[in-house]
Amino acid sequence: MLRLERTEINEASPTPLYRQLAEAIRTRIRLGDIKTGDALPSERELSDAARISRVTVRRAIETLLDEGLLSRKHGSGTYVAPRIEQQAGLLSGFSSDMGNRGLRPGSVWIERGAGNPTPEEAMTLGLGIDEFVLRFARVRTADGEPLAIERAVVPARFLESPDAVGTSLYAALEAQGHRPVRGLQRIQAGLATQEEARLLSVVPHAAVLRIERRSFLADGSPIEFTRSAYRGDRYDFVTEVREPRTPDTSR
Amino acid sequence: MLRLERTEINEASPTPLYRQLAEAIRTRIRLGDIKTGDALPSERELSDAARISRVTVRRAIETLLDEGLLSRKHGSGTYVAPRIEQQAGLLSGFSSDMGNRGLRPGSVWIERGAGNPTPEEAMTLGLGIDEFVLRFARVRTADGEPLAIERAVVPARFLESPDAVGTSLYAALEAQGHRPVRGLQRIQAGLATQEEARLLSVVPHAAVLRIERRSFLADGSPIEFTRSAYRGDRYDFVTEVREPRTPDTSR
DNA sequence: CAGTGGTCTAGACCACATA
DNA sequence: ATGTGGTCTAGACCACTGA
Repeated sequence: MLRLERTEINEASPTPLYRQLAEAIRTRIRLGDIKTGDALPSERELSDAARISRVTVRRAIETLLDEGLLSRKHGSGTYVAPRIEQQAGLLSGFSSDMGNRGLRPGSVWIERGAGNPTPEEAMTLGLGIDEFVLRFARVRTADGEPLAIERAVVPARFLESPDAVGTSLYAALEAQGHRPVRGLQRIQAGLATQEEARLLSVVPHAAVLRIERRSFLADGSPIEFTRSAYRGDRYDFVTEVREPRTPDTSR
Repeated sequence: MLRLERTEINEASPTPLYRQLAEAIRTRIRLGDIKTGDALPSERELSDAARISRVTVRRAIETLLDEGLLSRKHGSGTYVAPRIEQQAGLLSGFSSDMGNRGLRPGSVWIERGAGNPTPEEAMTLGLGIDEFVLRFARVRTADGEPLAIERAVVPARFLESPDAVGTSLYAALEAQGHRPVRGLQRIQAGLATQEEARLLSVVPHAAVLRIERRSFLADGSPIEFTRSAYRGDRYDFVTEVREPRTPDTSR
């Protein structure tokens, strides 16, 4: 049985109680103190043991439900859900994507500069045609092998200069306080053009995965428009999907 | 200014207040009463006007944050987020996917029957090799044109018989009370084999999008393993991605 | 039936934004 | 300084599950 004492909770910490509690439970699950299929102590028990109000306990549990670590059954209990490997469907740039796959990211620059947006870019990024954009085109490599061609466009006002981008565009954006929080991706299958084949070291007409991404800041403003072509033989895209309706029975 | 009166809330309804309130706000946004970028009335104002506690008001707002309809700024206010077209990243079967795209779904059966799982299927679906599975293989059509080849495997215990599946596998599963709530998809680009080319009416070596999906019930049990091959020239896969970290500043 | 999660309240205090 | 969202509490009642 999981025993959670008040001692695990740091009253003075600036971290909210519900997050500390969520983290404590997450840790117990990771360590195997409570295993897949086991029931968590009831909300009231947790509340008593940790001396935290039940509302706050529920909030912690809801965090873990969102993460897919727990599942609740009305009238029955809260259970540790079977592991669904990694978290997918998360917004990440090429660099952290490769990191998750255990590959070393790299890049070879094709183009880096500023200019006026094309009408399509202006539309996608919600820009006037007089606002500048920065362009970044690279061959992205994994462990030194070419894996993708990536062409990114970012409104100029979000970055000091094109040179602010080292290996990771996302890192550069975040450094300036512009962190994308959501994105919309369109994925297609296609055949490599002559030029793509050359850059990716594949034969012409090899299969490529084309990914188009628009990402947005928390307030909804578009911050990035990227088109990529990945080698079909070396890359797959993993995504997690959730239930469509909004029964919202979970909270 | 948005005016929300208590009259919009039906005290007697079995629908929870927070959902009624969320629906009311959703409607106001859809009707254009409050437009993109506008601030919502403060939580306290909404609470007073609707005579609903602030906690409950927050809960309604959180629902809409999850849907991407609103964004919150600490110390400032809650705003209507710019529209990000449709909801993507949702779990849906072929039939409803086509419905969303305004196409008429159809199918031509290739195989329908029961059998023992392959080792791979047993592993993926968490089955013993003595448990039966049902198999459904179809050419899926959109407005009568072949669009994809879909091969689904479902543990036999979730369906009365293979014939329970008409056009929609998901509809059949749901009819038996087994609704998948999350799925994991793997997407790859490839070239059509001879047989695929024939079934899809494309030339051999045309680009195809291969999608592998495992989906799960609320309690985490695997319920479906499906492999599909979509025509690359007629289909794109759209998905929404969210921020990776868990700042969870939204709730 | 007892025990569990689901919903709701009124009120408090803190942290941040804006002027 | 005021107003906004962010966190937290104690307690209540309902709805569902399972012995």
